[in-house]
Amino acid sequence: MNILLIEDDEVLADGLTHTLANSGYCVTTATTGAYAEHLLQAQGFDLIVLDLGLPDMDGLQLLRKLRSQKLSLPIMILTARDDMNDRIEGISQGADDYMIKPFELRELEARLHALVRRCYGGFSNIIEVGNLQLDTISHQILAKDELLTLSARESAVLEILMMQKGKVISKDKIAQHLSLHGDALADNAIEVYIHRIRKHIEPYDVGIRTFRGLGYLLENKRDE
Amino acid sequence: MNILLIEDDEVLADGLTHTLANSGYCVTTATTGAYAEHLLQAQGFDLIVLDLGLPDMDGLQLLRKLRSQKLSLPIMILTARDDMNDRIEGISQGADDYMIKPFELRELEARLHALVRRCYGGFSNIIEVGNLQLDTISHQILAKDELLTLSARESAVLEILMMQKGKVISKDKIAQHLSLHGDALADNAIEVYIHRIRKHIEPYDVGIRTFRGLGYLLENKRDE
DNA sequence: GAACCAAAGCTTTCAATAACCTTACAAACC
DNA sequence: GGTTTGTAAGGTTATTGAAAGCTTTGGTTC
Repeated sequence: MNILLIEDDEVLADGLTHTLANSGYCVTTATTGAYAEHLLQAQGFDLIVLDLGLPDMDGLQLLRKLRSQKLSLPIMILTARDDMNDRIEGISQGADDYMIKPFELRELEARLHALVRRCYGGFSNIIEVGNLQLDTISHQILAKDELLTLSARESAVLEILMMQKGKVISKDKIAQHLSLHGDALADNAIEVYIHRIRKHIEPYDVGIRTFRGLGYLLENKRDE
Repeated sequence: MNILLIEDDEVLADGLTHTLANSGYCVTTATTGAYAEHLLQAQGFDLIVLDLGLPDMDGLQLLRKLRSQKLSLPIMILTARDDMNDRIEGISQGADDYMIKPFELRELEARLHALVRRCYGGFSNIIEVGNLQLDTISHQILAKDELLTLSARESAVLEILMMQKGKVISKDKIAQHLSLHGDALADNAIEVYIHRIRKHIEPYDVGIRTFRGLGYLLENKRDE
């Protein structure tokens, strides 16, 4: 995770860099707004920590500029001004969180973690198999970022194959997952589902391999 | 936008309810953790405001419980304890923001707006789907910069589709969002709403796709 | 190792049906 | 009086699951 730290106070910048590096972040520091913009163009960051008290440019102004460029990175604001108006203004202009100086490094760290989680799908648990992505919360399946149009049954079967990624799933397991105990299906029903799913996912370099007498395995056909 | 307010102080609860109602939120208050859990099961909320000083259950304990149930609603914590450890613990356990009492209602409002924005609309107050724009604060919907004249019900349904942009929303979810639990609707009521909304948004290159057995998805029909 | 067979799986077709759409209308609301 | 809201009824369509025939696989026999 790459963080761009926009901070002119060297002491604070050093302290932050160390703390965040210890948490596994990669920190790049810009001491001026102009340099920050330059870095942003050249490099791919995942998160910005912005101190509002910059020498060359007002921090809020920079924030506004970043947002107007449709830069949708999460931004953590640092400010010394404990002024309510500024705080509200900062948030409503697109900052995602802010901290009032002085703050404890531990707390900044905790908040940055929270920010990352919020903005990068901490909640939505995504399982990938090749080009397919299963969102385990919304139960949607994307193929190359396009929503796969599967029927309810097809989705349910593909879901269990993705959730148990890398494992061979028996027809019984699949039937169980569909909550079919009482009313049994025809003995080839699962085969039919698999057939239909195969047709759908064929274009995406993902396949379902058959293990005779055992079950099915979802696999990435690219590179392997 | 339905907010569940978990707060035992009646005075504070009343004040909050009024303020937030004025901003267009629909607030339901629970004075105990147990009652809050009950409400959460029955109803569809979009946001939780949780006071940590509850009588029957420790707030953090409730928070932990909610999160362990994979409840991925945004949560705003209110706390009187200005204790750094508590604060860090709160955030790292899945709260999305918090405020220290006493706070100004104005600021809570601003932060709630920010929270809604973060969790439902990327980084802006405006959620866009094709030519449609939902203003999450005023709850108005614009189509090609013209105000769409929808009825209350129609707005509410389109709103949830826009807030959960890109996701398939089940009829149950929609019914929940309309706060319909006790008095059930006819089984095709949601279908009728969708039908009416479709007529309204048809001219704007935005459509509602049906996923049989799963729900509805709002999508941009242009260029994709 | 070729020939054969049975079991397991694949594919296609088709009818029943559940899910959804549409329209019309009446009650409730402003 | 017009708009909104919810119900009811009939039409439409996609999904589902069964059935039937075909193909592949793995083992057995010669």
